Amino acid sequence: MAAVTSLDVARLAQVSQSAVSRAFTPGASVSEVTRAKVEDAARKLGYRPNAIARSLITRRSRMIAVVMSYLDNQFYPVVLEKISQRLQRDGYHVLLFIADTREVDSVLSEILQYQVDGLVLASTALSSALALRCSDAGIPVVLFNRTIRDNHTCSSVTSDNYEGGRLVARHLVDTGHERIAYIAGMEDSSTNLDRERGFRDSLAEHGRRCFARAVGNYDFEQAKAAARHMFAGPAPQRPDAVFVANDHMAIAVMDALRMELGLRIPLDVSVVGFDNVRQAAWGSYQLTSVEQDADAMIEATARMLLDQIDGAVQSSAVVLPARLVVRGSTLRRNSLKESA
Amino acid sequence: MAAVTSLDVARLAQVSQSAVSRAFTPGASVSEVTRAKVEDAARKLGYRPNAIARSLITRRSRMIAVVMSYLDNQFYPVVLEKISQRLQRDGYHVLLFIADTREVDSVLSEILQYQVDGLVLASTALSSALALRCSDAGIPVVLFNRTIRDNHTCSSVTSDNYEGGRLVARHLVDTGHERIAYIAGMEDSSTNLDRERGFRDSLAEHGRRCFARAVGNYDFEQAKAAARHMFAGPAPQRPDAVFVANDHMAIAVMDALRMELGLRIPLDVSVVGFDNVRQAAWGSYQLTSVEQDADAMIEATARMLLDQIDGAVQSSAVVLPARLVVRGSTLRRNSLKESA
DNA sequence: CTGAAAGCGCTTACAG
DNA sequence: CTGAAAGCGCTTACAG
Repeated sequence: MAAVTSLDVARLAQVSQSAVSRAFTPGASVSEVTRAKVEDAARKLGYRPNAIARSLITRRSRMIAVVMSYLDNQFYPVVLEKISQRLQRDGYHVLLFIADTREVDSVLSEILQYQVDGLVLASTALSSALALRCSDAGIPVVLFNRTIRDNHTCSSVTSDNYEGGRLVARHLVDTGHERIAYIAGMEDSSTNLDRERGFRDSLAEHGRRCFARAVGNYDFEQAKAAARHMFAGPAPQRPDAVFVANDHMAIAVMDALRMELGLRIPLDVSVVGFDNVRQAAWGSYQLTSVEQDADAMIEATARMLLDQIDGAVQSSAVVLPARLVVRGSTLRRNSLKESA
Repeated sequence: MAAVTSLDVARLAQVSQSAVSRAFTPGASVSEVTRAKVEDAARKLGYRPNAIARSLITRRSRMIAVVMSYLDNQFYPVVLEKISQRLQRDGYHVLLFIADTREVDSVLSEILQYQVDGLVLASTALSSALALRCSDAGIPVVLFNRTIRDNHTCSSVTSDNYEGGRLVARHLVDTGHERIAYIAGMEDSSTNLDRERGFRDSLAEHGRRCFARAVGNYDFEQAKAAARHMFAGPAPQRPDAVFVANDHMAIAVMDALRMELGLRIPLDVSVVGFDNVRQAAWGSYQLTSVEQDADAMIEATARMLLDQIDGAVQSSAVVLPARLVVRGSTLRRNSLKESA
């Protein structure tokens, strides 16, 4: 309650207020005697430096704004947890913003007012204006799991989404699938564009085309609806494999296929997702998925952000390798035929 | 970059710095003419008040520390998302702390330094010292989904965990289960204690006892291990129903029972969880669960916290009703017998 | 190593 | 309604 200040400590320790400040500043020049007196007095009074006052004078808040749009997709909570721990390790703190597309302006304004030292934008959905305007205001920005077209000011960290899409196509072709479909995320998000392009390019190289396509907008219910529609027809008219743009939707698709349409996975249809979230490994799903290495992505994000805060001018785009994790949701249809 | 201040705006607008400040303070007395001049100049310069400086003088940071220990259990990310949005609505911001049991001291210190206006402690695992010491320092604290024994300073918001436990016992007895087991969360957490007590009390009232008990510590893998051990024996020696202290563990238990032990749910064994997280409704699980009304819990949390920040001295304990959501993971064994 | 002093960018009595 | 001034709690040249 009492709000103990450095002046209170100074008085008790019989030193100047500057001395108290120095005693709490790593690397400042204080004699051992002074330091001891200060620490003693501080302990007695329960003093802790006021980070707000410090921020005002140092122009460093040691706060990083992390902007996400929804934590439904399990990929994001895990990222949030890890990034928060990673930044805490370096003495930074996460100021969290959950932002809808509609609220970009007010969030932008709040971020700017709070003098954050950096910004991590981890939301596929959100307008790029937010990132660009923070960057213009001199705040280091890292785009996490997304990019912005024609951007030279914001750094970004992504997996190789294009290559991930290719891996999926190749896997499905190699395992003998004939009618390979795609369920998209948000159509103009960078993740969706890259994954879909890689997927289509690889299909084309194998002399194949995408058999059917629907849009799920990275939403659980929309993905179910897309699946219902896509698989409405009889066997020869429906896909025998579907690549869903992320695991969150892929699980919804699996539920719809099994529970509503009575299809067997992978016997009637193979399903592949993207992200390799924890649930993909759950017993009932065993979802084949492209793994994003969250730890590596977070480490790269933290490093770039901290470097830029410490004055590195260069912004850059880090692309980390993606790898396919094959599980029970995809079948080898060719070996099936052989044995038939 | 340029860090536009109120003084810059004042100069351009030809008014005093105080006038600029007033123009940005809702309810302050400024003439329309002055306000217009200020807004004009501010827009031209891209001025935004510095929240840090404001905090220093008003002694209100408008930041709320939210402390969680892991976001693995889907209940928590959803809570975090909603509480963040709820607080943003009132102009508050979430400073997020992910804390392990080990890091309590450093987290405490950081929270205190950042002059947060309030604290939400939403972690079953974390030591109560954190909450009590913040409370001692004059920071309003709300315990979310947990309580602290013999506590008169921190408010708390929980569901009626005791009644929830009772509902589960009654349901399992009513539906004709004979050997009803329990898999505990962290044994000394308030949620676990209350749920287990309610469960046991109700069993006792029906003249029954808990058939078997194991501990999962709210951990996915530990829950699996507990299930493996509990269900190792042949049919008459193993439970025909198990209440698992939360959904996160219950799903792990279902996976272990089905995939590793080859048991059918609910035919061989019924499973009940707690929280009613989204995954409980997923097609492959259809988990019967006790619903915690997250929206009501969050609303109560925000309201209590804001009231206390605004000077309400009273701390209080809100307990919200819990209700059982019956799904396919529990069977009516009695009707089964009748029809047999 | 140490202290006095200026100043970070605001809000808010105070006097007019 | 308006401006000059004090002050929130720190850090950091500056001089000794």
